[in-house]
Amino acid sequence: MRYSQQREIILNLIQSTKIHPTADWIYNNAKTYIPKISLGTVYRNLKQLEQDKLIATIYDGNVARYDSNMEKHDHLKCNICGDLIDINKNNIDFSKTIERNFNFKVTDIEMTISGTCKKHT
Amino acid sequence: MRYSQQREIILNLIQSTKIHPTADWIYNNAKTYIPKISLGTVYRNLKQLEQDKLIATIYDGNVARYDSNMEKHDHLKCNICGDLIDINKNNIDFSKTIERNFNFKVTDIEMTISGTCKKHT
DNA sequence: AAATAAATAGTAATAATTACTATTTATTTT
DNA sequence: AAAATAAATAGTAATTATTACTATTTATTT
Repeated sequence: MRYSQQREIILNLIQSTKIHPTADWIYNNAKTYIPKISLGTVYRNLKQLEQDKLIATIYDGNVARYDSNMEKHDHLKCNICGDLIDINKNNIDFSKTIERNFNFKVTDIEMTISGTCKKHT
Repeated sequence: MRYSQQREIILNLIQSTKIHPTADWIYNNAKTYIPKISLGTVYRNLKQLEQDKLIATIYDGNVARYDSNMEKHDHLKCNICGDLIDINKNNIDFSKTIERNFNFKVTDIEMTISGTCKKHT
């Protein structure tokens, strides 16, 4: 993969924030540095950065958000402001602990466990 | 909410399958019964059925799927065929138990815990 | 049976994302 | 360092999932 200034800026933007930005946010912020950057360039680079394991995609409802924290972790999603807050679920005993540790009132836990089902063995 | 044949068929279709269908699948299958049904009608009724707590929306990547199993549960998502398999995570000790109980090789656990963050207290 | 308002079909609009192509640019070769 | 090469870009068009709009239809009430 050849170096490009636009990809460097895209990665830097994702690494510089905790908000798990959307492609559109990245696009608008990248314009500060490269006014002529195109949205297609943002999406293409996001795909490449994901393939290179430099970022991860989080599907938040029907929009993709991008995260440069590559350590295994999960998220607290606020129903009011929509913020996604990073958490590390190792040795926590869920709801009660989350309410104590993060001062976050849990109303729902949504979990998808991925892998390979028995049809493919 | 006034009765409509299209809404009844939409609900029946969702209840008749375990595949957690998409709006498009529901639309195509409903056409068997009402050839002139419109996709907008499908989406409108899905929204209403969700508001009435008769179905739930599952965001699977960037497409919405609909589920008539209203008991609290989670999903195993197969990386190969994309199937979502219902599970009930109460008193299971995750990965190992899932591998045993469902013959499902776990590669990832993705979890979003929703609620209200401390900014709103 | 007529009146009423909610639901529909059909079409257009929107939002997120991907595809396409001529041009630009990072890197390699001379 | 200049020319050659191929990957990456900008800009635009296409696609997909979903929502909005409106004239017509239909379930329900009177």
